Amino acid sequence: MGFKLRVLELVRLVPRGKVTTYKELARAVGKPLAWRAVARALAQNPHPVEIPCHRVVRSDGGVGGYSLGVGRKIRLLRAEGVVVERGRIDLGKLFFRFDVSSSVSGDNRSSRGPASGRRRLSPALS
DNA sequence: AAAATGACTGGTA
DNA sequence: TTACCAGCCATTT
Repeated sequence: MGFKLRVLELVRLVPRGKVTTYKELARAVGKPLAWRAVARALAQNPHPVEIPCHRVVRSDGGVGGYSLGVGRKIRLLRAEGVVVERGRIDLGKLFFRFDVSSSVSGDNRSSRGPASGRRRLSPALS
C-alpha cells in the first residue's frame, strides 16, 4: 500500500465538525516530517467529497487549499459546523488528533502534548 | 538518475 | 500583525 493510500484512509477517520492538519496527518502515517507529501497526496484525492480531505487544514489555522477550490472547501466545512472566520479555524477547539496507538509500525514515541501548543488565532477580534 | 513541484511549517524580519 | 525564506518529502517531470 502506498503512502498516498494510507493518507486517504486516515482522512476518512476525521469526524464531521472537526478538522486535522497536514502535519498531524503526516505523523499519523508514521512520517512526521512528510507534511508536504501529505498535501500532495490529498491533492490527488480521487473522490473529493466522499473522502473528507476538506477537513485537513493548515497548522496555523489557515484553511489551506482544495482541488475543487478553497471556496468550496470552506462551504463544506461550515455545512458541517466548523466555524471559519477571516479564513481561519480555531484549532484549539476543532483540532482532531489521530489515535496513534492503533496504527503504524513501532516508532511512535511521545511527540506532543495534549491540545495545547498549536493555535495561532488572533486574539484581537473587534 | 537528477531536478522540479506543491492543498505545508516554523522561524525570523 | 503580515511577509518572506529555508527546509521537508513522496511524486512527477
